[in-house]
Amino acid sequence: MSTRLRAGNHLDACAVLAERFQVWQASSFDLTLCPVRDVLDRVGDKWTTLMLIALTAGPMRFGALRRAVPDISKRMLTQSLRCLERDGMISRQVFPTKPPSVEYRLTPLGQSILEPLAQLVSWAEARHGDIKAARARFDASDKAAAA
Amino acid sequence: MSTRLRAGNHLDACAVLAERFQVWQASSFDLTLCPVRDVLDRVGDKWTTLMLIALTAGPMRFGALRRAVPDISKRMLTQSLRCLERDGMISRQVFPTKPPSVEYRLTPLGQSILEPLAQLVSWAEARHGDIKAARARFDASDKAAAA
DNA sequence: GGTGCTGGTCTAGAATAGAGACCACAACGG
DNA sequence: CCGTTGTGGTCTCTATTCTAGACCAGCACC
Repeated sequence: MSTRLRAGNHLDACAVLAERFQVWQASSFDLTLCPVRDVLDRVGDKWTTLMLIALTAGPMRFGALRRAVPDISKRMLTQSLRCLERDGMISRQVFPTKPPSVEYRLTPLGQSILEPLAQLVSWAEARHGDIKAARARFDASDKAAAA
Repeated sequence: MSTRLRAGNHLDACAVLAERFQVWQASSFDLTLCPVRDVLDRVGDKWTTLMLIALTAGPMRFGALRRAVPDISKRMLTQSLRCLERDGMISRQVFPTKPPSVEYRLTPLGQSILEPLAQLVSWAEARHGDIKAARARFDASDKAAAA
């Protein structure tokens, strides 16, 4: 299994990341060798993560996804889905009904990312207050400095 | 502590994400209520994650960060640093030397994200091969379909 | 025969990222 | 005395990317 780290073991996390960074740096951040920039770019892709999470509840059709994530444009929805499909995270199945319907579902690979993703979401929920507070502080002192 | 999940417990991850998604959906993805879109957007921001990881090794100055991440432009470096500072993930300290030097370091909040981030990096490293393979398959069948 | 539903594509306009010039200031070199 | 170097940025201009929305084919329903 990939994740050997226990919750709370911050030193391990730090060591792992520092070491990986050295390796990437040594290879000049070659994209084929740097999973962060190759993989995590998509994680923050604004839509892809949201769709993976939406699909945790089960397979969904194009229109259902569109309704589930209200403010996504069709174009970006298609693009995000294609991207996830290409990366093997979701599979696309067309049913020959009239009009044809298309169903998207998580693959095992797509399901396997849910776990680290859930950790990150938990972190985000736990620390969101801190972040908003930090922002408020920053904006306040920023405004004070500008005045 | 935020992360209650153990490695390998995929069902828990799934349940948590599905539940969170319901909540966000119910609130129409209000940004102040949806940590994923508020926090994880930055995680995938191409540069911010990389800088957090770079700073795991210790405090760094502007120029050092620039050298550590070779293909970032000054503009984006400044922007990313400001963003991280505003969110309370890093702190900025100016030394009154001539010319003044500026040192960036992780705050406790910034350090706390390293742990879930390391999990994601571990996942990425472990599955990067699978993803590349999936891409190759997709591109091959795509090309075949186009021909 | 109009209207709606399916899953998209295409095209313009807006927002954003990137490359690089520029800046002030002091030390250092010649 | 005057140009060069190094500091941490900002500014501008261009290139890419996102978004909104019109459009499409095909069939069912009325």
